[in-house]
Amino acid sequence: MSLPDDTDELVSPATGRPLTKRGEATRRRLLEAAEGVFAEQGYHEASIVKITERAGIGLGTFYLYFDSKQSIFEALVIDLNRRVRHSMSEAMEGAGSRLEAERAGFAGFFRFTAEHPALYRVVREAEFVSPEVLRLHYTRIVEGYEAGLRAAQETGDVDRALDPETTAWALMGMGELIGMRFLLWERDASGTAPTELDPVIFAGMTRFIDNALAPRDTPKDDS
Amino acid sequence: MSLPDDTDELVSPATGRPLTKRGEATRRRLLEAAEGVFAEQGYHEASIVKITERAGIGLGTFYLYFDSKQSIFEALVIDLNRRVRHSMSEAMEGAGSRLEAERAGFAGFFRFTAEHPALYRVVREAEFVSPEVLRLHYTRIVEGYEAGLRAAQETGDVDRALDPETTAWALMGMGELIGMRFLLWERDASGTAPTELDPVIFAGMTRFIDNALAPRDTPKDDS
Amino acid sequence: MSLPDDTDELVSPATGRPLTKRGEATRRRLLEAAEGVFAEQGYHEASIVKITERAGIGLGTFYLYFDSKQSIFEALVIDLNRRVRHSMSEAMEGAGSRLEAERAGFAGFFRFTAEHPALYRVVREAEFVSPEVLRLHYTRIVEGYEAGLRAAQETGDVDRALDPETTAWALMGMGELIGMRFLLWERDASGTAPTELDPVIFAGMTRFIDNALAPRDTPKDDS
Amino acid sequence: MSLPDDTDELVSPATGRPLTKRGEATRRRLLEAAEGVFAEQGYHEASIVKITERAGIGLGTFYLYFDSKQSIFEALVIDLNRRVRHSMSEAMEGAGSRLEAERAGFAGFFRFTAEHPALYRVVREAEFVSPEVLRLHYTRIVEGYEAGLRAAQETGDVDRALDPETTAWALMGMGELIGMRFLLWERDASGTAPTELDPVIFAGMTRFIDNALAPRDTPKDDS
DNA sequence: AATGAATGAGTATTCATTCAT
DNA sequence: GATGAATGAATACTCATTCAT
Repeated sequence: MSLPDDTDELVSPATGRPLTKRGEATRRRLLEAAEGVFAEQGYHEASIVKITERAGIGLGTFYLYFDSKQSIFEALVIDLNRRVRHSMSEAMEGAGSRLEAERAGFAGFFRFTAEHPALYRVVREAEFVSPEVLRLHYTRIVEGYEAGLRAAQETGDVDRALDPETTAWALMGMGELIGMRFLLWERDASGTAPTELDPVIFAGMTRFIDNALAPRDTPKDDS
Repeated sequence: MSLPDDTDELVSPATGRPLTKRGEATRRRLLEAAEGVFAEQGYHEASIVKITERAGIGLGTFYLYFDSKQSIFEALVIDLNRRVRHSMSEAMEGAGSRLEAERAGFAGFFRFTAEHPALYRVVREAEFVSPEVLRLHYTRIVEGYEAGLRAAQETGDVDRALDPETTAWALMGMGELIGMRFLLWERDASGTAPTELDPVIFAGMTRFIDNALAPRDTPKDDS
Repeated sequence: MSLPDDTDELVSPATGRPLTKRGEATRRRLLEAAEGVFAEQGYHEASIVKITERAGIGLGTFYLYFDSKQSIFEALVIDLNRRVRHSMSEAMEGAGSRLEAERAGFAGFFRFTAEHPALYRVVREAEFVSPEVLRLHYTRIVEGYEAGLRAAQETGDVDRALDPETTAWALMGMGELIGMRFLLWERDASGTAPTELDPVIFAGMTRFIDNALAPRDTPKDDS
Repeated sequence: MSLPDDTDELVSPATGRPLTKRGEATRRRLLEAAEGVFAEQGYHEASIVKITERAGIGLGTFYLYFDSKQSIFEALVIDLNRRVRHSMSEAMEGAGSRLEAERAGFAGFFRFTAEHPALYRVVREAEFVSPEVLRLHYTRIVEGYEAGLRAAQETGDVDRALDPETTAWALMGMGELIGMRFLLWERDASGTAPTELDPVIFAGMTRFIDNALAPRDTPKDDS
């Protein structure tokens, strides 16, 4: 599998040469246009012309920067993934405790979701467009959760009876659906774009997570 | 919005007349074929010809039973939704306690997921095909969770500080991603189809849920 | 290699079913339209729309009868090849002597060439479109010549010192360039379409062939 | 018609100024690259980028030397034509008799063909690219044959009953197909490049030509 | 002179849907 | 009721050519 990697030096797929400053700018404009078009119309309704028109460049130019429609889709998922993880770790910096960090991380996630609805829409369509990149996306985020959970279990901040991997996926799923329901659907319903999760919902979610993770005095047996 | 409803009497979109016994059988064969084709190829790669071929009927006949490709897609989501909820309530019957019922419900959900991968794949693509039906699907399941949670809070089996709606969506998301990760991805990776969630994973998830829902002696304040 | 064969039963490439009477008619209209378009514009300038428009059918219908542009091209070459060979053997029937038959065959060839300029143009472009079918075309005609030459050598009507294979290819090349020069170029120059080779030219060519094939009293040594 | 002529002084189509020494070298490298690319891929598959890459120069530079893709194609045909004629007359020098000269000329033709497969491939595609240059190519070679034939008829070395023009085209066609069949196809089949015609084939061809051209004691009547 | 990034016209092919049989 | 031949709108991608540097 040779997925576009976010650490590779950027090169033109046509010539294989590294991108100039101006080239990088054009590439970024294409990605931004693609984020918008994919988010609004979905992968299949989106067309290269729509993307290039929104980016304000010629149709043919697209192919100087991306191999194909699928290729820009994958690049976009990887880009959004990098940015959401960045947003999350930024939010977690300076948190006092493990739990605070966890909450802050979620807040960062939701903030990014609110500002980049494409993250959801694009990812949920990715199953049939590029399964590899879909898995990469989820796995990278989940690995972050998992590492945090293991560390917190060591320090006793998190229930040692929890399976870190399962728990990480559970948290990921929770975040995804809560974001979808209370950010994106609200956006659609109200016509305005909420920039943050409703505090009541956020509090409810926090209570849920705190409960789930907190160490129990008498570990339950779940046989 | 005029979504196909699962309680309406079935009629031919062409003639408007109610379906005969034989007609209902043909319609069901179409739905089953569609479940397979959509699950394997996704909505956009699927074609009416592929569906009718798998159903063993003529191409033109399709339009005696469904208005359009989107229409059978919506009917399929609604059908799967009805069946997964049935599977869940069936599993919950005879459970001794609230918590047992909860676990049983999840087990039913996962069993259905394992047997009907279309449920995931179809639903996750539905965002751009038919947002209405997508929301209907999630909402119906979540409403079931929510009702259960409210009742359990009354009896004190579930932490009264949890917000039932938020919690219900959290559980839904959890189930979705755990099913995706540990049933569908395993299926793809191993080539064989697991019929049940790995017990370790299931236990981990149960612990997580039990933790999250159980009443706390000293209700936490999460302000 | 799986070239379309002129003896296969005709089937729809889409469904694999044999063609109905009406289907065969449509297929023939497509081939005739393709003959015209390819001859006038060449393979690359020709487009499927131009062909279907000339045939008076819908664009999509094309693909019920042919897999691709290349596929109708190959079918056309094979069809023309079959017909030119038919035209030649028909012309040779009833010839009194070997030499008369030979002359008559060439006359048939030129008559067909004059009426079907596509034969030249299409074949000469075939090198890069479908080398296989190009070779098939030449080989089939040449094999006919070669068989005739061998037989005539047995009866002593043709110089036994000639190599039948080489001679057959020489005759093929001769016919091709003479036809090109004195039928097709004249057609282009005069704007009218000659239906037969100028008698002077035909006579010159006959003399050339007669000389070349006639048995020599004292076989030359060409070392 | 303003075909590039092989006697014109070479000028840059961009500036109209005559080419410098260095310019002429670049132009020749382009022509050589074009010969290779056209021969391997055909006119339509060939692209300016491929040609300039093989020539090792920048894409834009191409247009300093040629007006268009068609223009370099025409220049190439004219160049190859000049060189094949040169190869033929060189081979004929020092031949003892008319017939020896004829044979030597053909040998020169085949040697060039074997070394420059582009000659065939390019010419046979030229019909729709540039009919003018195609005709020029054939006519120039044929005129050489024709002049030789007329002279040989005067001296009695060649049958006076033959029409020189027809005969010349017949010889041209012969040479073309024999070269195609026994040089180029062999090359493709064996993967190795024969540099000369198989002696058996060459002998067979010589016998054929000798027969065809030799004066007859009793001139045949071809009515 | 030399370059190569940018352009957009042009086209093969797919597939949901219709309708005559 | 059932069928499947016919339709044409819609779109990703290529490449000759231009022109600013």
